[in-house]
Amino acid sequence: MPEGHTVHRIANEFNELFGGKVLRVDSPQGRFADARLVNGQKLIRASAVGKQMFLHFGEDLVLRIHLGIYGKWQFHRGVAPEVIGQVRARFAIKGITAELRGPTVCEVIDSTALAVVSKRLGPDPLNPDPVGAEFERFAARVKKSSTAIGLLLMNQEVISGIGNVYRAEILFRARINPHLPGAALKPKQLRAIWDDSVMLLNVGVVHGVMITRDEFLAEDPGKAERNWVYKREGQPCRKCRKKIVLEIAAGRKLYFCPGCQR
DNA sequence: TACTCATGAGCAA
DNA sequence: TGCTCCTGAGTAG
Repeated sequence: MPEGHTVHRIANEFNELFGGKVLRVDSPQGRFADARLVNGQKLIRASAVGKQMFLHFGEDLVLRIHLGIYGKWQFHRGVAPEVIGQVRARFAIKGITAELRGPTVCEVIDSTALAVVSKRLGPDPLNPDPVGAEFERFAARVKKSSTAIGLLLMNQEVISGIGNVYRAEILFRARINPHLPGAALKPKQLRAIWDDSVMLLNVGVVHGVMITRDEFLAEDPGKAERNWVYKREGQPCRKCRKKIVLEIAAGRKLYFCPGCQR
């Protein structure tokens, strides 16, 4: 389930399991030829910005991974399992194997390329920022845009780590119509979106699933109860009982409540 | 077995 | 806006 919370969880797991260790890296599928560049190297640390994960093996030896819509990680304890299906990359130390399937990006880059990628990424609600500069960057970017807020939240240059589920849920929680242009948002609404993103993504990191209903933030109630509007088209809104609407916006499914989000 | 769908994003037009 | 790529799960027949 690759929105930002998943990627941060995986980066944390990599730091715990593989940080400071020499990794065996290969590509059973054969489509990750750069595996040889990092095979036998020590992992200094893993980091995440939005939906991108970076494995730092050296100043100029960074593995960039983006799961895209289908990418998945699986961790195995004990003896490395037999390869089943399309495994793009495998990372292993004695007793632990991490398998990567279906990523959009899995490439080795140097510090220059890393700087280019990083510069393109908007503020990440999961990266701590005590002075509030990240919020200011997000707010400034939204305020100067006439694009609908529903599209801006999906733009990783505006805010990184938000995907289709969080987009729909955060706007519902803020009672903001997704068609409202960014420039029309009030400072209070921008603050609400940012603060809620910080809170919800952190909850996502803890649970590993996207829970957005306050009454369930401490415990996963199961798929059917987790969210307010996502994948609930035609069903009554949990607050106002109006039917949840599904529209296609920029090729993606956009869910909202026409009653609560006027 | 065949088809559809999905939490993403780059690119051309 | 539409097309493309990546992979596996779920469903229809």
